[in-house]
Amino acid sequence: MPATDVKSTRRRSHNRVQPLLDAAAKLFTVKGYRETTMRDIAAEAGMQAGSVYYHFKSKADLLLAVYTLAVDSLEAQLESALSNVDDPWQRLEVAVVAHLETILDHNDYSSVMIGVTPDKAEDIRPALIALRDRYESYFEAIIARLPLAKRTDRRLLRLMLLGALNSTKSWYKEDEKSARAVGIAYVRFLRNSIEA
Amino acid sequence: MPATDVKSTRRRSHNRVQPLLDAAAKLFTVKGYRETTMRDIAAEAGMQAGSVYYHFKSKADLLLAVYTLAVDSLEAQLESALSNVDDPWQRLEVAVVAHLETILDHNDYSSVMIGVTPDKAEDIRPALIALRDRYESYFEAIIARLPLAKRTDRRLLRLMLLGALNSTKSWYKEDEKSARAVGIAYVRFLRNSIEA
DNA sequence: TCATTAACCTAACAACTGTTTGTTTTTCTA
DNA sequence: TAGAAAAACAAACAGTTGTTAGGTTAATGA
Repeated sequence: MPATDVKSTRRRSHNRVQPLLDAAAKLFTVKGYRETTMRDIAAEAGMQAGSVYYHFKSKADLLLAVYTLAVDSLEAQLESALSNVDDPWQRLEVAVVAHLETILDHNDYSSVMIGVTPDKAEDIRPALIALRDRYESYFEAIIARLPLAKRTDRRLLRLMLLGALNSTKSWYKEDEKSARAVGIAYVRFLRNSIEA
Repeated sequence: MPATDVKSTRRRSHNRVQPLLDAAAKLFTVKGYRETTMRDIAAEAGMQAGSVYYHFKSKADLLLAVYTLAVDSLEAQLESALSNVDDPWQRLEVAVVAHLETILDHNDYSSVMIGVTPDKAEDIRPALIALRDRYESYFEAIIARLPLAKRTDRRLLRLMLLGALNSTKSWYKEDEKSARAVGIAYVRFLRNSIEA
């Protein structure tokens, strides 16, 4: 039983782990963690429910694997987008847009982090929280560099922004307004006074 | 079988409907809809699982009842807080604070609307969405009256604000900062330029 | 070539789920 | 106080769940 041993590309064994992760990510995102069954996931990957346990030792373990890839993906998008951007406010805008485009348009693994809250799987809750925190620290760093009015509670600003960003998933329709446009508008709402 | 007939206060029947609603509201909020069982709810209300079906015809029906009371509660808080407040910006602040205080401090039914998304119960999904929309229209009206810079997307502003507000549930700790303080800060972030 | 083993399948398990049924207890009213 | 209606119970049903156990296949490597 290799279980989560990802090194198993040694034997170029018909890589059915990837399809499994894809299926899980997709279903966890659109149906939710609790309402997705192992049989659903297995079927989506073209196999039997029991076979999943050859690759992952539990449903929670599968979620953790997907969640980790989700954060990796988000981080990669963020770091790539932020390279060569120096201006603090522009860095925020770039980060916000990258975040939104990742979770709204390229709806790959990344959306799992938004849709599935850590307490859905009690066993791995701490691990999931740690992953989420790791990602959010990027925004913490970006906001730390913003030239803000004294007494501005930067932690509160980050919580407000991330809360707003992650809730877009519930109403966003691709045809109305681009993810980029939403991101730019959000940053503008904060930066400039919206008052007439 | 009176089921959802709430008029059943005619016969002053030992009102066990209220304890049931209380139990459901509490458990739906802290554990989630799917992860709360009818046996959990019944036990919390001091009765047997089967007995719940004398009062509510299904689990979804029970959620709908709680959800309705939740929106009623939120609306009542809002209307009460908004009476005698005329200034548009002050109305927004009052509404935001009322909303936060209701869902964060008086954690009664109201938090159900935040924690349980409509698609957890497929049967009553449209009804739940209608209730949520009814409540959000209050904010729509308030934002409509704000003197904003031309070209400001008021719908986007409302979505951003409500997204931010409802996400506070996941990180708020009573001992750190009051719900009121959070609300005031959020409105200030939007109204004034936070830039130095 | 042949034993090994990774990868999968089938079938079942034990627990839990929302819900139903028939019966009993409680409460109100006539 | 007797009887009817309301409210609750105990027990089961039928389906689903995550998970396990044991058997089968096909690729690998010596």
